[in-house]
Amino acid sequence: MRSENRSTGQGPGEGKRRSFIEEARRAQIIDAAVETIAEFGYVDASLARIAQRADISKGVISYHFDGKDELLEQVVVQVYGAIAEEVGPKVRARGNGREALRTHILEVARHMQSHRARLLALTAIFAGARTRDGSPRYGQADNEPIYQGLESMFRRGQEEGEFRDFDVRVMAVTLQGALDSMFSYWVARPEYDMEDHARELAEMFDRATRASSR
Amino acid sequence: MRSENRSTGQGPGEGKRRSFIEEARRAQIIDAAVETIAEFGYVDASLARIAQRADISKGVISYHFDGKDELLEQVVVQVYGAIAEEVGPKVRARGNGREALRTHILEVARHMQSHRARLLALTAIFAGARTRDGSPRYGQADNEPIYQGLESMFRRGQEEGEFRDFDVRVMAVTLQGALDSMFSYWVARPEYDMEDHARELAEMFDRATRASSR
Amino acid sequence: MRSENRSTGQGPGEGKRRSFIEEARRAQIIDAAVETIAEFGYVDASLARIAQRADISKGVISYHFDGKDELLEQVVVQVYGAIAEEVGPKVRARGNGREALRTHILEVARHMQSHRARLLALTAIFAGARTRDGSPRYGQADNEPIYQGLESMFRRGQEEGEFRDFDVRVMAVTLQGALDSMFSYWVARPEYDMEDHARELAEMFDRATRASSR
Amino acid sequence: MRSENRSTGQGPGEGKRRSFIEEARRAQIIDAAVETIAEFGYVDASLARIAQRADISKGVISYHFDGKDELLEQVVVQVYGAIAEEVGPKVRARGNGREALRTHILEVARHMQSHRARLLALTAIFAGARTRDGSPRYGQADNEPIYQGLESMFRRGQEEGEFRDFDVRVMAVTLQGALDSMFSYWVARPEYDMEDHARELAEMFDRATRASSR
DNA sequence: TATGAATGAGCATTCATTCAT
DNA sequence: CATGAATGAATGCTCATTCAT
Repeated sequence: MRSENRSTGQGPGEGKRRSFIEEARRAQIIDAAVETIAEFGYVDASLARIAQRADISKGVISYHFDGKDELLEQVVVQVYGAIAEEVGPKVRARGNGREALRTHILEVARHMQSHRARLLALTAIFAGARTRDGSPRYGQADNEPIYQGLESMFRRGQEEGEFRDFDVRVMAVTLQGALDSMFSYWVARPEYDMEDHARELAEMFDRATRASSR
Repeated sequence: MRSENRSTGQGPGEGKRRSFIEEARRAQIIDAAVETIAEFGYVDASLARIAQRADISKGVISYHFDGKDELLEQVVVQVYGAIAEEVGPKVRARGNGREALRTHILEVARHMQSHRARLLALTAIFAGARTRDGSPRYGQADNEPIYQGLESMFRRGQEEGEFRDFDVRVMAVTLQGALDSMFSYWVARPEYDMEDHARELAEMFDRATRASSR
Repeated sequence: MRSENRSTGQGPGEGKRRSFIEEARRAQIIDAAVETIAEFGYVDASLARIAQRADISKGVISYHFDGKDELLEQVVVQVYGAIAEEVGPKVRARGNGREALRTHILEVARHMQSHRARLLALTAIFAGARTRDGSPRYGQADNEPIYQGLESMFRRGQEEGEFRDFDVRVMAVTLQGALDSMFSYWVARPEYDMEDHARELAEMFDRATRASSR
Repeated sequence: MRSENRSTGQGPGEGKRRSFIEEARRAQIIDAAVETIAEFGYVDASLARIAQRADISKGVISYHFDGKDELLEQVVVQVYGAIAEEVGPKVRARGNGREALRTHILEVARHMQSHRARLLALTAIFAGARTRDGSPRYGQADNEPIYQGLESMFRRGQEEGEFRDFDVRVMAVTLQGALDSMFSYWVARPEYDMEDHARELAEMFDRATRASSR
């Protein structure tokens, strides 16, 4: 997405290989950014606040990242990466069909529970980040990989007769929306039992997708 | 939610009776705010830009509204009001149960289609607005009326045996999430057929909610 | 040179008609900029310092000017305008030839003496201002009107036989350079007698230009 | 001019004897500085950019030079030295009087042509560099040696009756200004024939200086 | 010798808000 | 009622310099 090399910057370039300590700093800053955005939202997550939370000077962020945009992009990359890495394999292990669908829902819920701040930051960035001309910087396009993963799951279930014949794209979008709304609801109510919610969701989507019995 | 009284003595207070021209100005400004937020997002919808779109001076906004916060609150109120006024009656006219659910989905989709900017502004404000201390200014709490309307619809359907015995809160949250994701998906793809999507959604939720056929 | 309208700015647009008090403020700021640049040079003439000298807040400058670039451009315009307005007519009054040349030199010197800061600022801006890509923002191109004025003076003198047959462009560039170096020399030595210098210069250029006497 | 000793104990001091490799590094850095300043101007010739052009790390510059100020001073010294070394002897070889003047003009032009970047850097530094208190770091004082050289040339010509009786200081300042303006004019127009210009200049100054013919 | 890392001051600019007219 | 003018805080960013390794 970003492509130009830094014209004058002092820090290491973007594609450059990075030292261990460089990577550690970047990770630390990304973490601080995640927490700050999760707590204060996109608008108020200034470099000053992020630096303060990381207990470093503002300049360090500029040194290690090309700018605020690159930092936020790395946050997005990191969060997406983590979820793909954690949830993906478990779902694929289930084979396809009804069990995979149920596993996806429950595992995503579990992931949300253990990475609350990350996902909060992700949604904040998605909602808030804009390009220079005012249009959203991130958007549905970035969900495409998720949708395609879900679709292939649905499609196989349909081919094997477990699932009825529905529009897989609509189902994917809907499932993602259902999970998002579950997360938002839980975030606002820390005592809420998200696992219970996820189990209800699994039942719902099972009914919504399965082939008409006998 | 807002509590402080206006700090300066100028302009009409909040609960004050308002002249006709005063109301017209407020409506004009609210409209400009809606369009600006829809186009540029929460962060970049500065009073300057809103005033520019309304073709008035920035000071006018401060005169008619207690501040940016009140303006945004009025946007929220207006958007919520419009949807309740337009969709609510049609749904209630359907009686309850399966027909009402289907109607709700299709009518919300229709409303989204004809009020794209308003809903865009609403989601932007929800995602972006924060209180002084950093916590979200709006949130799930504001969805409560919607949830309760859906719940009562679901509960009656259950009592009358049309719907199976599911958790009505989870179903309400999920339905809302499904509609939101549909809207977002359509917003990013102007050529997308949202009505088709809505019909698929209706079918899905029908299956997810109806009493097990025998 | 600048053409885009301010995208969001709060102040009056560039081509707009300006109120009296608006013009007064602009003039005041331009004056402060001139003095600041004359004293501190291009680099250190920050908006903060300029505002401080004008005894206003930094924001006022941004309000009245589109940005630092526009402010500096106005400085250039103003300084060039003043010199053209003051010196031009006096020279033209002399008819052409030897008298005009002498008058030009003496009048420019007089002008330099009474507008030291302005000319200092002008040279600083010329030397320091760069475009985004690093190339000079102002340059010889901006001297073109001056050169052409001198050239037409020389050319008429040649036609009338007062001046010998020299390259008018070289003579124009040289005369301008001679005046510039006189100014710089004087600036560094406040007690230096610039009028004397100017008279010597007039003698020199008279000899350098006049038709060989016989 | 510089007086403070280096603040930290690292790196070689200013008057210290320097190893061969140390000198090589300094020369390399000075060259990079010259090119960078010539291209980007004084303001934008940051240490980062200079280091980048020299393909070394920024720290190296700080190691070999006491700070940016010393680096720029060395640039000035080097450029001045080169011109004195190259032009001076040729002029002196001419004896004095009219031939020496002509030779000076033509040789300076030749030198400018082959050291465009150096002279560009020099003028940029002269115009841009300031001391802590805002006053110019370099100035007319630094031209003093040049003026004195020219003056002694003129004076001898006067004594021998070749030159008329003019103010030698004014003539020196004017000649230097004429050469500077020639350079600037050429810099902005790469295709311009500077040698031609120089020949015209020689003719002009010959006429301006020579004793009235019989 | 050389480097990468870090700092903190300073920069131009944008913003919501206030206020006299 | 409406405006234009002004404010001062905050933002992202660049820079010369320092310093441990």
